[in-house]
Amino acid sequence: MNTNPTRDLILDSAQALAQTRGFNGFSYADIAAEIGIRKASIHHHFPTKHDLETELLERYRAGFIAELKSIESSVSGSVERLQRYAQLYTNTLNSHCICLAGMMASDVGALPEQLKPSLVAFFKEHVEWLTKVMTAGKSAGELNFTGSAQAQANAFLAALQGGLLMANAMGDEAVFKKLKQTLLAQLK
Amino acid sequence: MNTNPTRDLILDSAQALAQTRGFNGFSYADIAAEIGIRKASIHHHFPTKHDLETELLERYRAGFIAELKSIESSVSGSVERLQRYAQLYTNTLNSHCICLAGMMASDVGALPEQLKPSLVAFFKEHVEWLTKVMTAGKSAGELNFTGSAQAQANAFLAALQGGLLMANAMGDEAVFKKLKQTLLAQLK
DNA sequence: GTCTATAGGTGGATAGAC
DNA sequence: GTCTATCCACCTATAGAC
Repeated sequence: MNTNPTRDLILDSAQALAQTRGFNGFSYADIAAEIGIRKASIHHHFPTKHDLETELLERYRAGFIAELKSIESSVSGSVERLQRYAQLYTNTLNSHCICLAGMMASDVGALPEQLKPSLVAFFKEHVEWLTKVMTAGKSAGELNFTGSAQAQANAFLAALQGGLLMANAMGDEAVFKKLKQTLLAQLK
Repeated sequence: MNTNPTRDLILDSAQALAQTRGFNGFSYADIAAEIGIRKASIHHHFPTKHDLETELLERYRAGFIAELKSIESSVSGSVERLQRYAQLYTNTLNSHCICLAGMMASDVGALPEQLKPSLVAFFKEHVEWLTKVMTAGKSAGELNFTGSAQAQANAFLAALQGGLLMANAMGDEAVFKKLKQTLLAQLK
């Protein structure tokens, strides 16, 4: 794993910019100004912007998978796991931005082809994980829903992604908080 | 109402580009190439890009409001009204793009300040309309849910927006179709 | 690994002829 | 109302000194 400090600073800055201004809303100049180096130095770490964007999504995906594992090892109840999952999005909202994958999904028509498989994989991984939680929760009698676990997982993820979008645009965190409660209440 | 033909061509082209590539993913050059005029001619109709973007959202909002009225006058059942509402998003998905308001919401950090009130208004108008449908549907015994009608309206809209995002990114219309079924089934 | 300098292209926008 | 021509700022990217 590459742990170069400057490289990480670049990725951190780029991620924050991408999540707030959009896939085409930031430049090497923005990153350079934010972390106090020159544009050319960024090109040393990421020759092209596509390289940077690809790494950005890969890192984001990997980070989320680590979070999912962390949830699994720290809480065992299905309701608690869903709450913890939703909490990850609240953290994003608190930074006044949306999910990086949601952002890239919104600009999919401008995305380099090489990036699309990772984006699709991101959503599939999350639906898969949520499906497992839904299935286990129903078996244990902790969750109650009709239809397939996968359909519930899809609906849950879609609502969180869309809710993040709306709450962030409206500058209203309460909207998202209430949404989380509504979604969980529907599963009881 | 301004019905200049060239002006409308510009708006149509700009909207399609904005909905597929993102708020910062298209230029006057793209529009000019698509409709066969020069960049300078576009500036005659929309002096600045902010003017164009503002008009784009206003037109989109007005168009949606007209659709909502059309739904009200053509079907009276709450379930049918929600189905027709969801169908509007399916039409968007069929054009391989997401909701213009969802797109602008995703790039809210790059949005000109003057545009934000219209964006917030868009979501509020939709939640308000959906809340009316939810309320009426519950009173009539057509819909069944716990919690407030407004919370249900918010969750319904959020799921459609997020579902559109995911289905479009994954290039999988079936995901969205199933989502619509799941959402409606939850309300019965 | 970071810098200066610069290339080559495109962004939005304007002036003025027709 | 559309055009040609042009401006300047900014974009990604590269070459080469330190």
